[in-house]
Amino acid sequence: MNTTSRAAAPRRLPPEQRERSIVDGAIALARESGLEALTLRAVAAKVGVTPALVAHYRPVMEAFVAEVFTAIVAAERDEVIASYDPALDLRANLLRLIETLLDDARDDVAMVWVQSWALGVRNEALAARVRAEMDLWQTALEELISGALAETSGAGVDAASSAWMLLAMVDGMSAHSLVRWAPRDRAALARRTLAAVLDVSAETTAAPAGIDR
Amino acid sequence: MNTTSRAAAPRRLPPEQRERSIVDGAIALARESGLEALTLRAVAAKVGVTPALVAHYRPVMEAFVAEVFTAIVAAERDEVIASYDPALDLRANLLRLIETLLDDARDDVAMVWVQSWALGVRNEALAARVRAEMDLWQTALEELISGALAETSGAGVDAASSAWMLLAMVDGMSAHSLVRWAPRDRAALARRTLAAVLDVSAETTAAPAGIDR
DNA sequence: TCGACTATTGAACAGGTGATCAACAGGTGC
DNA sequence: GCACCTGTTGATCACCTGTTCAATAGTCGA
Repeated sequence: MNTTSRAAAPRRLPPEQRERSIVDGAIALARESGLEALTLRAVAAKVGVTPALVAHYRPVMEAFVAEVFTAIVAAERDEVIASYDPALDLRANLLRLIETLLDDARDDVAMVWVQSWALGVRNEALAARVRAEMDLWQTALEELISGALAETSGAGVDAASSAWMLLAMVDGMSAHSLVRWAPRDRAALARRTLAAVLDVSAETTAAPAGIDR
Repeated sequence: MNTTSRAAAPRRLPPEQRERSIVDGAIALARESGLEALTLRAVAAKVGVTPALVAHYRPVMEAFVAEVFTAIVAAERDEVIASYDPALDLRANLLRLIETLLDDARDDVAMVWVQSWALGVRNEALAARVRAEMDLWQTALEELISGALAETSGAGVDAASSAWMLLAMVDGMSAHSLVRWAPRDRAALARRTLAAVLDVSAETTAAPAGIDR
C-alpha cells in the first residue's frame, strides 16, 4: 500500500503492454517523488518487476529520465492550454492560466521542472528536451499574449518578451514553492503577475479583491 | 592542475586552519560543479586530505551542504547589495542590480540556487537555510524598490510584491540558463523586467505614454 | 503434445555514496 | 630525549547506483 502500489504484474506480458506498464509506472513515480527518484530499482519496484526488466526495455537510464520528463510536462501543457475558455476574453484566460500554474495542486509538476533544470546540467539529452518543451510553452504563451494585447490597447508591448518574463516568473515561483517559500495569497499574486507582464496598471480588474498597497 | 588544484596540505595543521581549508575547498568545489558535487570524497580530493578527515570536521554531509550553500549565497548577496552606487538614483541602481544578477558570469551561483531548491525537497536543513536567504533578499529588494517608487511616481504599487516578483523572475531566468535557454539580449530583458516590476510603461524610452486600460 | 521463441529473472559486476574507528604519526610540553 | 596529546589516516562497513548476461519459464504455433 505504499510505493509498491501496483500488484505484481502477471508473469508474462506482450512487450508493448509491459513497456507501457513500465513507462506509466515511471511517470507516476516521477510525479510522486521527482525525477531524481527515477532509479532502475525504484521503477522496477513500482511496477512490480525486476530491475533487469526495466533495463531491458529502457537500456539507458539517462534517456529514460528525459523521456519521462517530456511525457509529464507535455501532458500538463496540453491540459493547461486546452482549458482555454472561448467564452472569456484572452486576458481572463491568461489569468486563469497563471492561477492554474501557480496552484499548489501542481507542485508535483513544479518539482519535475525544477529538477529538470538541475539535472539538465549533466544530462544533455534531458537538457535538450527541456529546451524543446520551454520553446513550446513560450510559443503558446506568446500567442495568447499577443491576442490579449490586441484586445486591450497594448500597443508598444512586445509579446515575445512578455511570454519570456511570464515563464520566468512562474518558473521562479515554482522553484520557490519547492522549499515552501511562498506568499500568503497566490491568487492576488497571479493578478499582479499578469498586470506586470502585460504592463498595465496594477488594478485593471477593478479589483473584486483589492490587492492592497 | 585539474580538480586537485591545491597541493597536498602539510601533514598536520591546527584545527581551525584545517577546518577553514576544508570549508574553503568545499565552497570552491560547489562554485565550480554545483552543490550536488559536494561529496565527502570530492571535497577531500579537492583539499588534498582523506575523506575521513572531512568527515571528522563535518560529520553530517547534509548539514555541510547547507552550510556551504549559505556561505556562497550570503557572500554573493553582500557583494551585490554593497555595489549600490549612491551617485545614481534608486531606479538606476536597481537596473544595475538586475543586470548583475542576470550576468552570465554568475552562472555558478545560479546553479547553486537552482540545485538548492531541488535538494531542499529532501534536505530540510538546506531548505531552512534557503528560505532564510530568500527572506534576506526579499527584504533588501523591497527596501530598494520602495525607495525607487518614492523617487518616481510609483503610487499604488506594492513594494513587497514587487520584490517578490523580481526575485521570482530573476530566479526563473537563472533556472532557464542552466539548460542554456535564454533570450539573446539579456540587458534589454533586464530593463523590461524592471519596468514590469515597477509597473511602468514598457518602453520608458519610447512611450512615456499614459497607462490606459 | 511438444518444440521454439522470447519475456523475464537472478546474480553478478564495477563504481559510487556517507559513516565509523582503531591505529598511526606529527607537534608540544616536560 | 621522551611521552603525551591529538590531527590524520587506512580500512571497512552497509547501502546505493546502472549495466550485463546466462539461465529460466511462460506462451504460442505446429
